[in-house]
Formats: sequence, C-alpha cells, structure tokens
Amino acid sequence: MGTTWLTEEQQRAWQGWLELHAQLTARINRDLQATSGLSHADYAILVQLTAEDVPDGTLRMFELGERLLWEKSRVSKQVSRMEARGLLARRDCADDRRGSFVDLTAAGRAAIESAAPAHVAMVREVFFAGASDEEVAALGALTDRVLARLAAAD
Amino acid sequence: MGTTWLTEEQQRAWQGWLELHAQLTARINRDLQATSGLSHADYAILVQLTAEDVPDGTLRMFELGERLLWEKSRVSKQVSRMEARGLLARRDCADDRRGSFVDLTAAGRAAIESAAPAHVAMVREVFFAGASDEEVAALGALTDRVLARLAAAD
DNA sequence: CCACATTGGTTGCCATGTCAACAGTCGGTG
DNA sequence: CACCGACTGTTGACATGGCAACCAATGTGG
Repeated sequence: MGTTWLTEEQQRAWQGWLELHAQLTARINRDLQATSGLSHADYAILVQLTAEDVPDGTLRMFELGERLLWEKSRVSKQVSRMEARGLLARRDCADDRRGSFVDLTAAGRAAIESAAPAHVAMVREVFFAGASDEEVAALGALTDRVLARLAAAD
Repeated sequence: MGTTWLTEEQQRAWQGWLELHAQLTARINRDLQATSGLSHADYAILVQLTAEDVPDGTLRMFELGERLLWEKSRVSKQVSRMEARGLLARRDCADDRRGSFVDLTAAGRAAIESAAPAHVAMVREVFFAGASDEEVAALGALTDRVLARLAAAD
C-alpha cells in the first residue's frame, strides 16, 4: 500500500491556501508601500508600539520579538532600518545594561495613523466582505486548531 | 465619524491568519529542509514538473512562471539554483530561440518522490486533521472569494 | 520589407529573513 | 566573591524575492 494523499477537496483547499497566502501578502505589501511607504514588517512593528497595552509607545527589543514571534536578529535589523528613517528611536535601558528600548517617534506615529485606515479598509473589503459570521468563526476555529498542532509538534 | 475598524471577531481571525501564515510557512520550510534538503520553492517547481499534465517532465520557463504565478526573474533564479544542484536541466528551445525548456532530471524526480510523502503527511496531520468537511468547504469558499476580489482589484 | 511593440529570459541592485557566532550583562549557586 | 549558564542584542554570511534595466528574438501593421 502507498502513501495517503490528499482528497480532491483537500487538494483544492490547500492549493487555495497557498495561492491566497502569496497573493494576499503581495497585495498587502504593494498597498502599504504605495499609500504610506511602509512595508508590512514596518507596519507590524508600529502596530505593536501603538497597541492599547503600550501606553507610552515604548517596548524592549525582546518584547517586540515575543509579541511578533520574530527572531531577535530580525527585530534588530528591522528596528535599525526604521530608526534610520526616523520612525523609531533606540534608547538604552538603565535597569538592564544589555537592553534597549524602542520608542515610537512622532514620525512613526504619524506614519501608522496615516497608513492604518486604508490598510484596514483593504482587509475588510478583500478578506471579510461577503463572509458570513459562520465563515469567520470557522476560519478562527481552523487557525486556532492548526496553530495548536504546530505548537505541539515543536 | 471615523474609520471603520474590524470587529473583535474579525480582528482575531485576521491575527490568526497572519500568525498561521508565518508559522506554517516556517514549519513547511523546516520540515522539507530537514527531510529532503529542499526548500518550499524547490518543491513547488518539482511539483509542476511532475504534474499529470506534464508527462515528459518538461516545461518552458514562462510556463513555470504562469503556473506558479511567479515573476520571471524569480523563476530564472530558482531554476539556476536547482540546476546547479542537479535537480533540473535547462535546454534550448529550437522553435523559439529566445526560449528555454526546463527538464526534470533523475535526481530531481528522486528528490520529490522522496520528499512528497512526508510533506503531504504533515499537511494532512497539521492542517486537515480534525477538520470537518464543512470546514474544508468553508475554507475553500473563502479562499475562492478572496482570490476573486484580489484579482478584480488588480 | 521595415519600424516598432511584444515576448522570453537574464542580470544587478536592493530589501528582507535565517542561522550561527559573538559580546556584554545578569543572576544564581557553591 | 567567583564562576557558569542564561539572557539581550548585534553582526556577518548566505538564501531569497521584487523591481527595473537590458538583450535577443518574434511578430505585426503599414
């Protein structure tokens, strides 16, 4: 007996997933770049620094990494690029002399405030428009389940 | 009146999508790399060249690009890398002297035949295990709809 | 038949991501 | 206190992807 392959339905769903993944990422980056000059990675960092539970717009490098599930080197380089563009500022940590704070600058805040409405609108119009509550719930359930399996196998 | 944001449910679903996207991609690449030394991009190319409608394991460069929805430069570079590893071979096209065929080599066929079972098993176990037919159908419907919207807005 | 747009493919430059190595710091334990 | 392992962050080497410029070949309208 041979390998168990995917059913026809699964095959289509999986291909659809992969294609959607690629197309949506491309679209997000293109839109963000065009409307605000930000990459999706820039946007993700700015979202964290303007989150409700970050009232002062400041996080430690490692906190950014934990929140975004990014490698520390990725955070470091991303912050460096954004710092060079004036969106962020590094600040030494007095308590732990290894550490660095990342502060949102006025320019950074302006950038995400300018980018967010169009980005959110795009997500709503492309991703959620026409989706029933049941579909959204099903998607949520699927992602939670798959993420749990991914985490379990690590 | 302000911007229309996402509902709580949509917010969670969207964050879940983004995280799933990141985690699943990482997992796929790690697994493929570990079990067969292939990247997901390698695998995608090999899948096309071993597709049922490609009986001779040969495609033109541009056909690979169309099937995968990849930029031509991406195809070119990917093929170069795989050619250097002996998984593929380029062959000049007699009919159109600009063109190149890409031929699957024996090593390339062996590589995907060795990689596919574990990869498919992982997809089944992580992505589809525990999913009802309704969930798979809902996912398929969602991807089709979003892809249509993405295509429409281009 | 010729001028010109189009197509197929490659290349260079830049941005980004991973991994591994490193440097400095902290903290707990003997 | 001294040591050693864990933690924080940076860097360099390398792989990859997008974009634009480019070359060569094709085909098409006049």
